[in-house]
Amino acid sequence: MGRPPCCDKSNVKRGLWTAEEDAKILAYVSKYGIGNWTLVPKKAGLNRCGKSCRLRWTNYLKPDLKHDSFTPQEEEFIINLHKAIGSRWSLIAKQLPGRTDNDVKNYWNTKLRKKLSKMGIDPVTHKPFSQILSDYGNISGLQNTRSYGSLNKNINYTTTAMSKPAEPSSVLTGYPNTDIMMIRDRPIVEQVQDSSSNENITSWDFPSPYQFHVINQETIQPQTTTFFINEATSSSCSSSSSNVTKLSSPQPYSCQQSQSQILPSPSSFNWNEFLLTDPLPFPGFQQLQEHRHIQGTTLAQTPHIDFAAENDCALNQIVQEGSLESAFDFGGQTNQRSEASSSMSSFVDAILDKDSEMRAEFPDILDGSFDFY
DNA sequence: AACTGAGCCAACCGCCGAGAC
DNA sequence: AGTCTCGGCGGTTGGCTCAGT
Repeated sequence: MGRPPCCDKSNVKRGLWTAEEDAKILAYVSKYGIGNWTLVPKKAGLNRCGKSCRLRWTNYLKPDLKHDSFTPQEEEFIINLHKAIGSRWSLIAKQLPGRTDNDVKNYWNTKLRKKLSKMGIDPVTHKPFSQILSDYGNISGLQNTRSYGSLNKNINYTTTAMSKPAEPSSVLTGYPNTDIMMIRDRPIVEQVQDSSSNENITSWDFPSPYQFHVINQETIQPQTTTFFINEATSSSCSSSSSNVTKLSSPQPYSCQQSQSQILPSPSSFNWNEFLLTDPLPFPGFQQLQEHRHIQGTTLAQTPHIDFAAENDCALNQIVQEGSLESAFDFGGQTNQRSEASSSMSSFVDAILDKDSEMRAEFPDILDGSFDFY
């Protein structure tokens, strides 16, 4: 029946590690390598839980870890990736060589969150507080208050808006240790005519620490890294086009463009301006919605949640494949994200729509059920 | 010098999915 | 099939340091 417990939790040392204990871990790893952590305490002569040993190793003792403070580039990168994917610390840390998820998380909680707040940016949604309040104002000002039930009766809306993760977007700038910088605050969609196949290719700005396709460097926009969705096939990122160059190196932070071409000068880059830009919904969002309608799937969830789930899938693929190529494949449907920001542009709107929908569907059940005030 | 509160960060907690038994 | 641990993750806490009073 199950495995035996890894250790006697009540009889293991806890708290800060001593230099002697660290040395034992290091000696163990150098002798046996990384492996079954439950055996580590016994083999290394430590009175610690195996899980605690693993944490000590991954967060502190691993030889490739950086212990110096974060650079401005790393800081910028964390903010942008957090804006894009939320508090996925391990994913963010994987893009920062030498940093652990704990490092990134601590740095965010102690420095960056406050920094954004001081700048008037909600560190969770990455939206200006003014916009959040404006959203709240719009909610309060709606004529058909009844249809929104209790949701607009109290400050919970604001709380919700401010505590939800940012809608992921392809906003990424400031790559550390890098020769690439993508400075765009939102995806750009442009139609590119493929001269060889007459296929329309839609390209987006896209985060670059992954493998992706770029336009021929002759045609690439300065400060822009471009990702392709090939409309003519079900697979994204077709490389058949003569206009498309596939980057073969999966190395993070690498691009064949020189820093001088891409990096803004430190003095020209305006953080406030960048952060205050409202990110558009994730590229392909509208396609997702359309795709679901095609499949007969109604919006059973709010667009935000829908989107988050979809992005989870995308992120899983990033993790599994180290590539964005397939992570955002929407079945080859045409990318027409230009109107995606209209009706579903905010999380609050989405909640309202969903609430309204539910109330229409279940008027008797919902009426008053959630009126806490 | 003593106290206090904020900042920082290492370590722990608790949850979850995968897999062992 | 059900129970349990492992490993990984994000959230939280406890204790140390330091600046301000």
